[in-house]
This record gives sequence, structure tokens and C-alpha cells, in this order.
Amino acid sequence: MLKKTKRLTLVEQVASQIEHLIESGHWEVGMKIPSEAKLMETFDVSRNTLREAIKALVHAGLLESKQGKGTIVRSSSALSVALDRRMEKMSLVDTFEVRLALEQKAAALAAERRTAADLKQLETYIENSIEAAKQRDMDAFIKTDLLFHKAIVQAADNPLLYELYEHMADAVSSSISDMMQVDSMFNYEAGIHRELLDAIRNQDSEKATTYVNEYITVLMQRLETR
Amino acid sequence: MLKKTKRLTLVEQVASQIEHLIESGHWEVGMKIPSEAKLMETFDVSRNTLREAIKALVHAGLLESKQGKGTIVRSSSALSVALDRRMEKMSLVDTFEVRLALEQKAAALAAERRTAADLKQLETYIENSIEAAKQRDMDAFIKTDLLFHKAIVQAADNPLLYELYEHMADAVSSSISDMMQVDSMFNYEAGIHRELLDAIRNQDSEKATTYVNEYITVLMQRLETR
DNA sequence: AATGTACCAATCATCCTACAAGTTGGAGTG
DNA sequence: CACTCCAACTTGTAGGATGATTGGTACATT
Repeated sequence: MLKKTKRLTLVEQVASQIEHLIESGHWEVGMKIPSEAKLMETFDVSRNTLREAIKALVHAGLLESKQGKGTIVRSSSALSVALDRRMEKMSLVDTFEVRLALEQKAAALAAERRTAADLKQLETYIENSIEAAKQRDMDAFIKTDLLFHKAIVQAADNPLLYELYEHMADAVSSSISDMMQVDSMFNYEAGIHRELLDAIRNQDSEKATTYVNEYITVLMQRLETR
Repeated sequence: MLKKTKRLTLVEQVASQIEHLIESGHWEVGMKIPSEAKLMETFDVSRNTLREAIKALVHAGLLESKQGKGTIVRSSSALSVALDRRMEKMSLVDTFEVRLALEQKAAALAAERRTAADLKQLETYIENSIEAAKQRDMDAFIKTDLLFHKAIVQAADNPLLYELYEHMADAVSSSISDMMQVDSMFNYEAGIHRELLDAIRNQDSEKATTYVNEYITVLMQRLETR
């Protein structure tokens, strides 16, 4: 075992401490953090050192500085920003496929692990979804639809899976609204959601996987022939 | 449509330019980048500004600076580092499940899209894998095995899927070597790999999905009962 | 009262100099 | 040749100076 002369620089130490404050929620998202002058005193470092630490977190997407105003907490997850930037360069189809991969597995796992609370939550979202469809309220439908899908992934009880899925879903949600313009989509979605929920309730992983594959495939076909 | 009154700071401009140099491969991984003094002249900014940009990329994991020596390119992908950090906090089972999700879908897509070159490549890896198994060469087997799996994902022809998979696979590869200590694993793996390849060759997505599910499930059972 | 103007304070952005500390290679010495 | 030592180069840290942006306050104008 060789010892790496890994003495952390002051900048990294400060950055780590601030990062921890954010990830632990001690500094909430949206909150204005103390000024550079105060933080210099808090961490007992020079202005340069502090600024290098702050800038590292700004670039990572955790913070956002504005001249004259101050610095605020922008996000609590560095992975989010890295994923978003990477996905910007990807085609919508590629993102959709990854989303499908994650959601299919999530549905299967949800069928195995779903709790009573999960089922109740899913039931509620479906009812809201149907209600929105009846009222022809597009925005409400899209919103509830996304909540339903996310709830399935959450029922899979795998935080990494959920975090990745959330980004894929959000990335494609805007394009979904375009495809939903057709009335028939309302009924189709509501119907298959009901079947999917039943499969999860009955702990039938295979059927759950199949239903997810079915409706995402339909979405992708619309995407390609648009 | 609102305007984003977003004037980029000098630091962000410099950081973006350096980031691009790295991602485009103009600065290769492992290479020593010019000293701060030279970069100050190149970008025509002060040392503070330059250092804040450098530090942002160091924190993101793209660069690595050492006092007295210089700064080298550490990685060409910011997403890699963010994913690695996130996965450190995850359980091995969670990571495995995500890997399974990605690999199953990859196998299905590979069955649809595989080219003649893909099939030839997979064939080669299987032969190498069998050869290593015969020789009881554990290291060679693990290595070839990983190459085989990655080649399948590459045949799926989805860069985002591949990038995510690569990290999940690398993260769990070390733990796999522990499980492979049992001789029976050699034969099992080689056999099911052959079947998987046949499914992909015959463009049978369903069977391909099933086989992947089968052997990863076996791996996960060993993982849980260890 | 509503509005426009001048001013001020807080804050971040950029630049500058100076010195500390780690690394390397070469001059000098034995 | 082998060794020591130092000068030069590199990144790390400190502190100060100035500019730019924002938000608020006081005051004059209409």
C-alpha cells in the first residue's frame, strides 16, 4: 500500500464543504448564500481560494453567481447538470430508447416490490389523468401522465434508476406534448395505464414490461414519422 | 419568448474553450497542458481568471493539477466523473439493476441493428472467452467477458446507452471477478453467451432480452447470497 | 402623487503583485 | 562518476485595487 501524497488543496476542501452543505440540504435550493467576504471569514481562506471553490461549483451547476446580486443555490445534484449537458448533444430517439430501457426494468421491479402506498398513489394519478382527458385539459394530462410514470419508477425502489430516469423523462416530456395533440392518444394512454397498473398490482413483471414496451414504442413511432 | 440576459463571464468562456479542446480530443487524456503563464497569454486573461476556469474543470474531473509539476488531462467526459461519484454512494445491487436494464434493451436493439462486422466481433470475443476458460486464465476471461458485453451494447448503436452502460459495467466488473472464482461459472457463461449471440444473429429480440435477464439474474443471486 | 435623476452601498468580476511550496534538471563539487 | 545544492519553473495561497452590475434611497421635476 503506497501512500499517495494526496494532501487536498484548500480550494478542494472548501468546495467539498460547500458541496456537502448543499447536498445535505443545509443550504436549500434557491437560497442566497453568504457573500464572498463572509465566506472568506467563515472558511478562513483568501478571496482567491474561495472564489476558485465557488467557481468550481458554479461550473458544476450547483451554484449560480450574479454580479451585483450574489450567489444562489441552483441545484443539489451535480449529476443532473452533467447529464443534461450530455443529452443536449444526443438525438431524441436515443434518449427515448434509454428511457424505455429504464422504464421497462422499473415496471418489472415495481411489480415485485410495490407497496400498498405505491398502488394507492398510482391509482390516484390514473384517476386524475382520466379526469384531465375528459376535460380535454392537455396541460393537466401531460403533467399527471409524467407523475404516473415517475411514480412507477419510484415504486421500483432503486434511487440510481430513478435519478437517471427522471432526466430522460424530463428531456422528452416537452416533445411528448406535441404528439399528444391527437385526441385518440388520450384514450389510448388512459387504457394502457390501467392495464399496466393491474399488472403491477398482480405482481406480473412480464406483463408490466410488455405494456411499457407497447406504449413507448407507439410514442417512438409517432416521433419518427412526424 | 423571453430573452435570457445571459452574458457569459470570462471564466466560463475560458472554461468552455478548454473543455472543448479536451472533448474534441485536441488535448488527449494524459497529456500535460501548457502552464498557467502560457495559457494566460493564449486566452489573454489574468491569472486569477484562468485559474478559476482551470479549477472548475479540475473539480469536474477533466483536469488534474499538481503543485510544481503541472496540469494534465485526466478524463474527456465530465459525465463519467459525475456518474462515478454518484455510484459510489449507491449499493452494488442498485447499480446491477440499472446495468441489467440497459443491457437488456441493448441486446434487443442489437438484434435489430447488428451489422456483419458486429457479429464477427462478437464471434471473436466468444472464441477468446472460451479459450481463456479452457486455460483457466481468470484475468483473461474477465477481460474478454467484459469486451463481449460492451460489444453488444455498441451494436445497439445508441451512444447515450453505451456511455451509461460502460460506467455501470465497469463499476461492477471488479465484484464480478470475485464471483467468478467458481469453476462452473466458466462453462455457464460461455454457453449462454453463445445462445445470446445466436439470438442476435437471428434478429430475435425477445430471446436476446431473455438471455441477458437470465445470466445477470444469476450473477445478482450470487451477489446477494455472498 | 407619479416619475425621473443622482447618488450610494453591496456584491461579484477581473486584474495585479507577491510570496510559499513542490518538482526538475543542471551546475558545481567531492 | 556520484552526490549536493541551487536556480528555474510550476502550481498554491494571500491580499489589494478597480470596474461593473444591481438595488435601494433621497431628492427634484412634472
